Amino acid sequence: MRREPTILHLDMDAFYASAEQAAKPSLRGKAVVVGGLGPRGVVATASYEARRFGVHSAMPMGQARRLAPHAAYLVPRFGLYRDISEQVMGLLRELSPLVEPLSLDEAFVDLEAAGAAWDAASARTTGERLRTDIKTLTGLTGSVGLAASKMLAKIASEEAKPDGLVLIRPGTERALLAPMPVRTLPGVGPATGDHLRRAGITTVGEIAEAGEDELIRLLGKAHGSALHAMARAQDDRPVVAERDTKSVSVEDTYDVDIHDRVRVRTEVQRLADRCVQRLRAAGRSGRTVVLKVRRYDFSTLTRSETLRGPTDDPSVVREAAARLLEAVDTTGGVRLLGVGVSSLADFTQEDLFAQAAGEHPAEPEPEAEEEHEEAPAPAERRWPAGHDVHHTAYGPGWIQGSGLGRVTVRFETPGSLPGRVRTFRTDDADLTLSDPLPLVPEAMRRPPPQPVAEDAAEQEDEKDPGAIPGPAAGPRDGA
DNA sequence: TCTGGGGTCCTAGACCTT
DNA sequence: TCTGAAGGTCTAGGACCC
Repeated sequence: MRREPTILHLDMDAFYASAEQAAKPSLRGKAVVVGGLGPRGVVATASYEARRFGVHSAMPMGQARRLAPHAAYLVPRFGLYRDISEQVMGLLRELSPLVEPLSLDEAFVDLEAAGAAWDAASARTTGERLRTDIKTLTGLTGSVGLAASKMLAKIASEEAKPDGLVLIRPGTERALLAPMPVRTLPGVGPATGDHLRRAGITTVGEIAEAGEDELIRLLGKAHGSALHAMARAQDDRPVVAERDTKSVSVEDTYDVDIHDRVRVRTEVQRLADRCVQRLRAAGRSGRTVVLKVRRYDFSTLTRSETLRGPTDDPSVVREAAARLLEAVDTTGGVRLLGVGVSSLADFTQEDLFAQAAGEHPAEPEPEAEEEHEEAPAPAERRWPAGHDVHHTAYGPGWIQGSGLGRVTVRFETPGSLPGRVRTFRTDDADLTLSDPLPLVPEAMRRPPPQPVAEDAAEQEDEKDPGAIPGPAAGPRDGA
């Protein structure tokens, strides 16, 4: 492990919910919950105001509504989050070529790779400047962790939340980790946590004391030795900029269990088509087709078939998925179906034949994509809560809710004061769905300020790891 | 109103080949 | 020719992460 704390972990604070609050002035300071609004939806992100009611990520939406009945409930707008994410990732790439995005709202950066930082003082200065730049560019806040390894940088950013920066100085790691609960370590979820607890191990320090052999006996070779190393603050994993995708999949949970076998077959075909569309969009092909079925009782099973060569042909994937389905008993009903492709390649079997024959590979037929594109019927106009709309008379706004032939719109924009609410008929021709507006107008994205001072080293210890309070067990953040 | 969607990694058994 | 060990691949499931 390196000596200096030059690995940076950025975690945007309650990302989806914060983006919605930034976009909708009337929601600022209010409880906001983003997630699936169907009968089987779960919370993707809750604003800090909503968390005070006990709402957290992965909680069933129904439970969230009971805990926070007056919160705003919105469906995710991934297009908006992706745009913001790209802006933030752009700032990170200005710091270093070694940026490893983990999701839309999280990334590791190796600050040493391009000389953005070389010691604790320069790392802290860089981290603070990054936070300022993110705020200027997007209007949102992010928390920064700095340490000598990825694991510790991530723990540091968790400690820094919300809207803070924590630097873990080399030499203090083990003492810092020792009292923390085992769940602090990456890779320890509910099952492993229980397993360890039954063995009398509840803190990271106790993992370190237990010894590697005991951990391997409890958890198996890979997990046991990895965990033992992490508990001793040993983590040599490099920041990896390019991660190769290993699989592509799509799945749907149905509002009501499907009992009809014919309908199950149809859904599997649709999912296979969608999966191939994604596969093709990524310019990939795959050799193993996987069918996933979650039954009425939440038991989940997967069936897979490995083909003779990689394919991106929708009919091949459809047929394989159909064969796999034949081996699955769906009596009793299914709540989720999924189709995936793994063992990915950049070519298909047809490409290989073409190469062997000295030909150019055939272009994929575009009709495969178009064939299954569904244009919504005019009568089915949908008004998802939280989405942006435009009214010819009242201008831009967002959907506060809809039902019973009515849609309620609040007319406000990211830069405006909280706006007024008006209700329209759902078939009102003057009202249309629109693209999200930028959270910060172009003109207000000032050039980032330069580093404050060279004497940053003097403040280096203002929030050092010794000051970190108690165990880290806060609610999961972001998406 | 219990439990989404899209991933990664690991383990273990069955089976096949060397 | 038979047998066993070792290793690779396929398959299924579990755990975890955001």
